[in-house]
Amino acid sequence: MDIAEVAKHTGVPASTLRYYEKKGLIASVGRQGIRRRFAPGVLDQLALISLGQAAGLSLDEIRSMFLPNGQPSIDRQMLAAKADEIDSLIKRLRAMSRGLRHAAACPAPSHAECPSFQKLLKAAASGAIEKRWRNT
Amino acid sequence: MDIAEVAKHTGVPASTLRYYEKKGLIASVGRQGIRRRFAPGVLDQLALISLGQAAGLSLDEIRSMFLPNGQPSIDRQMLAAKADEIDSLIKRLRAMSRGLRHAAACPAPSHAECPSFQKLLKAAASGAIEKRWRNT
DNA sequence: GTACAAGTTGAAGTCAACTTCAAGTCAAGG
DNA sequence: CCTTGACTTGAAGTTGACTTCAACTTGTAC
Repeated sequence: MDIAEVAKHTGVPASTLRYYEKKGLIASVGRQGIRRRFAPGVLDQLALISLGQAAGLSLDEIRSMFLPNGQPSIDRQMLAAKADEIDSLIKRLRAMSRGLRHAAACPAPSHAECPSFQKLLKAAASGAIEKRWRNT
Repeated sequence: MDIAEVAKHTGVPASTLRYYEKKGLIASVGRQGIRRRFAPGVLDQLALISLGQAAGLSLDEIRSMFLPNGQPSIDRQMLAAKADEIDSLIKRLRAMSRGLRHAAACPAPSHAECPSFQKLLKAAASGAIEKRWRNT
């Protein structure tokens, strides 16, 4: 596939594909003349990258988790650790979703008294510290 | 509380707190001399902000969901819509977590044949388009 | 075989979210 | 009184993730 084809299939702009290649996140399989050719597997890699980004991972982190061919890295401990991080993020997001849904439905004038909204705040607070720790 | 106290309790640097205040995400309750004083409720607001960020929301989006006092916005439709977005993100993250966990445990030389890893890729791909749409 | 749409490059620009800096203010301790 | 250290400001700098640009090359259609 050429770069435009990949862009069309994935929605990822050509400029981004070149950028990812420079960064080492994806690899082209040679050139036809001067133009890059991509193997179809690159579509999966791009999906994986977008998923990783949605999970709050940086491009560098994503690169460290998946080899340039899209295979998961051999560092099983890191993979499991990232899975744990994502699981804890999921917990917090579920609290957020519930809290938002409640706020959207609840006609109470103030949510300060509302146990459901309090639960959201509690869940938010508990994760906030953990996140700051990760960044250190 | 003064700014240092808030920073200590939350892990959010003072510079960030000033930045958030300028942006209108949090509000101080007056000054003692030249120094900001914060109500304890700001801790909840900060937790909420961090949670929103983890869910991939921009600071502007977060500001639009919560009034400067921390109360959820009155736009119930938007709140529900954000909850929907978060739910769909959660689905993709659960696939990611499962996939990573599998990759960490599975001794197969290549995950190309592995149905479990395929499922991760499928989930990743399906969400990738949706995300690109949101950004448009 | 020539026109041109679509590719190529490196460098520079943009945007969000902060951080750092220089210069100044103030409250409290010695 | 005067130093010290935590706060203040606006402006400029940083980082990650891209995008845009200018100048150039190429494959394909006519």
